[in-house]
Amino acid sequence: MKIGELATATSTAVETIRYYEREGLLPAPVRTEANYRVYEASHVQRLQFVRHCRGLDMTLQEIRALLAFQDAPEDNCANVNALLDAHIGHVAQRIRELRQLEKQLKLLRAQCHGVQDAAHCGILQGLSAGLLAPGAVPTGHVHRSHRSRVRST
Amino acid sequence: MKIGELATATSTAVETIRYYEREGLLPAPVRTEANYRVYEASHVQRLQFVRHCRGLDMTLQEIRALLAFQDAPEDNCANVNALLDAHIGHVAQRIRELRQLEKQLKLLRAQCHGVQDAAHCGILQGLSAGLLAPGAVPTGHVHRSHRSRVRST
DNA sequence: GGAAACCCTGAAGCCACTACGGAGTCAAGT
DNA sequence: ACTTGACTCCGTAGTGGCTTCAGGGTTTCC
Repeated sequence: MKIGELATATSTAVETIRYYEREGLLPAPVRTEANYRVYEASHVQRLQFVRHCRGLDMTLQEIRALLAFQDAPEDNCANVNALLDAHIGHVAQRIRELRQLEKQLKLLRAQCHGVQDAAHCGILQGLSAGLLAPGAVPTGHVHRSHRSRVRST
Repeated sequence: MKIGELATATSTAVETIRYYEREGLLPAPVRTEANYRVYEASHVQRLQFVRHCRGLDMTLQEIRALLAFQDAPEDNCANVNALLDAHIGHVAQRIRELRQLEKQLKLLRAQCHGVQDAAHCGILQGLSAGLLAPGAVPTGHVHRSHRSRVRST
């Protein structure tokens, strides 16, 4: 199958597939005479694995590690457990941070009573004064609250 | 005050201050003969405002908008409310996503019963098979679960 | 045979910084 | 007066996980 078919089969953008190949997450496939990539069933499997991991918010680093474990089947899977546990910890940590954040934001939002001119807006004043519990700034390794637009693919 | 003093006064890295200036979040200060930046109290205020907003995980875009509202005090503050509400929405959305994610990860983690070889590891099998509820992939604009290291400043 | 749809590569852009290199400036100590 | 070390300047490049673009070649369908 060609790259476009793999893309639709796995709901992945074509450029992302090429990117994964460059990054060593997906083995380079054979090529046609015209230099087109030709993929096998194994590629579909591998890419789906990667996409599932990304869906679970793992970094490409973490995924690379998991793939290495997968490719060394004589290893025991304690490593896999450890990696997953660490990842779960990161996610839990980020949830705690965001909850705290949400609380702060709602507190701030409550500072605005009705519509008035911005000069007296309680929100802007709150932001100037620092209406923030110390330590509200995230310290873990989990990303922030904004994402760039997502491709419909 | 010089840039280093402003940096310690606001717990901000010097490079970040210069970056904010380039990005138009902080007005360019006057310079000494030796071309050193010299800041006033107003700069401290402004920078603190920006840092508080960043602490609430707003993008520089959003902060720019808030600053514009602040600089146009005759405007009513409905805009500010709207911006903040949208931001709260994003954070809440991301929390929902991460909770879902956490559930999936724990489900996956439970697939591994004791230590065996990786070839039969339930976790790797789960990732290959796609042990994922559809829609677990985040769709909002809130960032993922991993962050790069944070400067102690 | 010609247009549309696909494929290729390499480079640049996104965000919010962080790090680096190379040079100039300043204050304190000897 | 001179040296040391801390500070400052600027511009550029790197981070992650892609996305977009420019500028081509190929295949497929009518």
